[in-house]
Amino acid sequence: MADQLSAKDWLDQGLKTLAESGFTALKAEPLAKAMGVSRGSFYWHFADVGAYHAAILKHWRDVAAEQIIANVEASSKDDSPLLLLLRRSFSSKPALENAVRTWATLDPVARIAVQAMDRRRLGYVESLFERSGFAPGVARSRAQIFYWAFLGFALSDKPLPRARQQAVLDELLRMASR
Amino acid sequence: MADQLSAKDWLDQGLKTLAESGFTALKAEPLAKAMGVSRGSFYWHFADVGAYHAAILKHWRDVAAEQIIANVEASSKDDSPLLLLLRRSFSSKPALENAVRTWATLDPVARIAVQAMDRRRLGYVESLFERSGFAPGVARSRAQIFYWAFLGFALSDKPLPRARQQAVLDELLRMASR
DNA sequence: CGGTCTCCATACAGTCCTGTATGGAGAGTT
DNA sequence: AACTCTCCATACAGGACTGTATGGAGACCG
Repeated sequence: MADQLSAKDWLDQGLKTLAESGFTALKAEPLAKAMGVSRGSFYWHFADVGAYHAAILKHWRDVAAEQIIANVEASSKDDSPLLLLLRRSFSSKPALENAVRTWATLDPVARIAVQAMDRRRLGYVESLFERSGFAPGVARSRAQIFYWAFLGFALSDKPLPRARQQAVLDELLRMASR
Repeated sequence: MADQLSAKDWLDQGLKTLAESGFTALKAEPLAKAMGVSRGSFYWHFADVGAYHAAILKHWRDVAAEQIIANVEASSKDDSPLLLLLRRSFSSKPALENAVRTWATLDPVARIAVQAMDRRRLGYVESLFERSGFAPGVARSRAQIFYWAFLGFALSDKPLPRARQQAVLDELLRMASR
């Protein structure tokens, strides 16, 4: 019974594969081989690969937005939530983010999921800038710039050396404080 | 004789296809169909698709770096080159940039080309910040932040409304001036 | 005008993937 | 114990693409 798979098992494996090998690896046959079963299992849990892709995006959409926000809000008693979010965002490993956004440039379904994610995050960052005392117009522009910078960071396939990453982060925090 | 194709014709079509449909469309058979010839032509000009991909990346690498820099340097008599570059960068249509970087997340050969491009551009932006009077360390960090922001802008599949794009650009220019 | 060189068409074998149809093994139910 | 339901294996047909082999049409050269 423990050797039986659920739809969630396929989704977990999907996110893992997505982060490691990109969306091009999200195919029934290679996934089945990686999980040690046949495609019979895949086509029992999902109607086709399209349905599987939609399910994966839904899963990502559910966790990747609220995860960050809830985490920041919860532990922002002793620090500015904006600075906290910046530190977290520019310290995370962006493999999954990278993979999903790459996917979105080629697949309309993924694109919709990413756009919804962008709206959610951008709105949150904007609210943080306003909370920090910036005027609404400035808050909006700065939120956009900082979110773009995060995307650039996340989508740069080559990570920076630790010292330089730290220097850039310091400069970012300085720019967010005035 | 005019109906005969050269390798450059295949490369031009490749860049066009890349910007429009992404790297997944960079295949011999669909390209041949789009050009109204058979794959016989393709395999005469290129050993295989790998060689074709390498040739396209080389082409992109040659034009997309020097194009911007030379352009900025040439027409920066009456304005700060840094501000000029910012205006140009955040006003361009990023379709090709987007496609190549998407490609690079999944293909090692494309990744190398993108990394070389990043070094070239980042070094140039850094030099512009230094020319503007920023201290070397600050120049480096700001160059990184601004380049990241450009990448975020370029890789956002949804363009901003004109008014908001202008507001963000103004804010960027302000942040680059002090 | 025959020969050669360039460029392309066609045909073939082979790979990897999809989706479906069908049947089988195992656990739970009555 | 028979029945059913869940989950998976296997087999089949088909599509899209690759790479190669071979031949043909047209330009160019002697």
